[in-house]
Order: sequence, then C-alpha cells, then structure tokens
Amino acid sequence: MTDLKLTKNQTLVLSVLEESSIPLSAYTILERLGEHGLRAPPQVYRALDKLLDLGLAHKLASMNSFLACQHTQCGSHQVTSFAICDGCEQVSEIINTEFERQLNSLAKDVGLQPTRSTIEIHGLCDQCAHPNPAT
Amino acid sequence: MTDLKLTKNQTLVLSVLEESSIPLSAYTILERLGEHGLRAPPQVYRALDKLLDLGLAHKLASMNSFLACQHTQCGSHQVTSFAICDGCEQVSEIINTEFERQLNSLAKDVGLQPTRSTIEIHGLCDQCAHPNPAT
DNA sequence: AATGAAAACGTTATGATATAACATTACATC
DNA sequence: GATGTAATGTTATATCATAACGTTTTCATT
Repeated sequence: MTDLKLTKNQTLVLSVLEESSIPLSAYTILERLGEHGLRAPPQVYRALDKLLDLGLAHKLASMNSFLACQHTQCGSHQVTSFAICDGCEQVSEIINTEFERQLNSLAKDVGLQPTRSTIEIHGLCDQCAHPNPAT
Repeated sequence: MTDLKLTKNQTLVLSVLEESSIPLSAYTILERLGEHGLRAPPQVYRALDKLLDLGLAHKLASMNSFLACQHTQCGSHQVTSFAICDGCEQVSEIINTEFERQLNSLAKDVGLQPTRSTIEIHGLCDQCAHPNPAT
C-alpha cells in the first residue's frame, strides 16, 4: 500500500480528504476531525504539508483548499493540472506528458528553469453547463 | 490611453503596481498608498477587483499577490500564464495561443468548459540559477 | 529493559489575507 | 436644488496560515 508510513494525524487528514468528493479547506478538515481530538490549525497544516510532500494530496491555490491525489500516487515533482467545476466543485486531476513538455518549453522560452507549477482550469462541467430539466 | 475610465483609487493602485518590478500583496499596496490617504483593505481590494476585471492587473494565486498587466491590455478572458522566479521574484507574463489551445483541449477531455485559468510556473531564472561570481 | 535523539504532537498566540456591512461623499442629470 | 448612482471611507470580522514552545511518542542503540 501507499500509506504505510503515515502518522496518526496524517492518516486522519488523508481519510477526510479521501472521503470528500470536493476539495476542502484546512479549517473544514479541522472541524471534521474535532471528534478525533484535533483542536488547532497547526495539527492539520502539518499533516497537509507532509501529504503534499509525499504527493498524496494536492493544494488548489486558486481555492485555498486541498484534495487527495486521485492517482495511485503522484510523484510530488511532476506537473499536475486540475480541471475544476465552479458549479459542483468536482475536480479532475490531469497528468499529460505532452502538456508538461509544452509547459517546460514555455518556461524555457522566457529563461525559467521550472521547479513546480500551479495549473488550475476553472469552468463548468458538462452536468453543470447543461442541467437536465427532467430530474 | 488604456486607463481613461479609472477612478482615483483604481489609478493609485495601478500606479503602485506599475512602479513595482515584482508582484505586491494587497497589504503592501495599502502601505504604499497610506500617504495618499488609503487607510483600509477594502479600498485596495475594491480597486484590485476592478483592475482584474479590466485585464489591467493580474492575481498570482500561488503567491497571494498582484501585478500590473505587462501587455497592452489583456482581454480579461484569455489564458495568461506566468513564469515566476523564486529567487528574484521577477515575473514574465506569457500569452501563447498554441498553449491555450492545448489547455482547452485538456479541459475538454475531462468534460470541462473552461472560463478562467490559473497557470503559474515557479522556478529560477537564468540569472538566479547561474549567479555571476564576478560581480 | 534503559536511554537518548528525533519526530510527532498539543497548545497558545499571532500574523496574513480577504470581505461583509453600513455610513458618507461626489457628482451627473433632471 | 432634488435625486439617484457610483465611489469612497470606515469598522468590524471572517478566513487562511504559521511561529514558538513545551510535552509525548517512537524507536534505534546500548
């Protein structure tokens, strides 16, 4: 398995993220873990930091929120893109090597050696763009 | 000119951004405009909101900071990407239609109709990656 | 098992970012 | 000059994140 080395708090935080269908703020995570004894923000942020390092969770900078990695496990360094529906808040995590190649090429064009990227596409998913009137 | 319709506060905020070589936080902008009478965050955030709408400024979500548009004027809707040096904080604003096309294609693949995107590439610029030892 | 270092944890306080809500002023138009 | 709208000013508060410090747990080594 992938999470053999996680600590108690890291496991708790990851569980909450995995059980959610949408990204969560750190404070929402904290609320949900109140019953498990978590009381203060640093407990959540510390766990999140580690999960981000491990590539088990991602931060959406445009929403100040976090979600579990949808892939087996992202290497923390590769380029991950997110497609975010502003209607239902569903997020798709996209890894595409051709896109990554082009992103690196863009960076190189302006003289930048890339280390990490924030790629977040907002819009409406098919469901939210074309709501079904019959249901 | 491009800013004929700006109000006093919008003009002030845009001036501060244009005079800076690096992105600024809203609170830094507020400090710099203290001498011009600005006293509270909403005065800055309101001006920023309008400037973002007009495409005269951009927000860098990964840094919680703002910068003046480097192009004549970005249509507010098109995809703008940013190459950010974590050493010197210089930012290059990139518009590339082929990249935009590919981004839209990625979104479409997962069933998203894109409205706006956050594309922020962090790294080191040539200067910061290869500092000149002679100076 | 004792022990000592490192990691994780708990807790308090505070810093940093952003907006809600409402009062006041500026100013164009009638 | 009355009136309506946009902009502004102001207070308070919501939201997001981390510094700093002391305690407990973990666990390799003795």
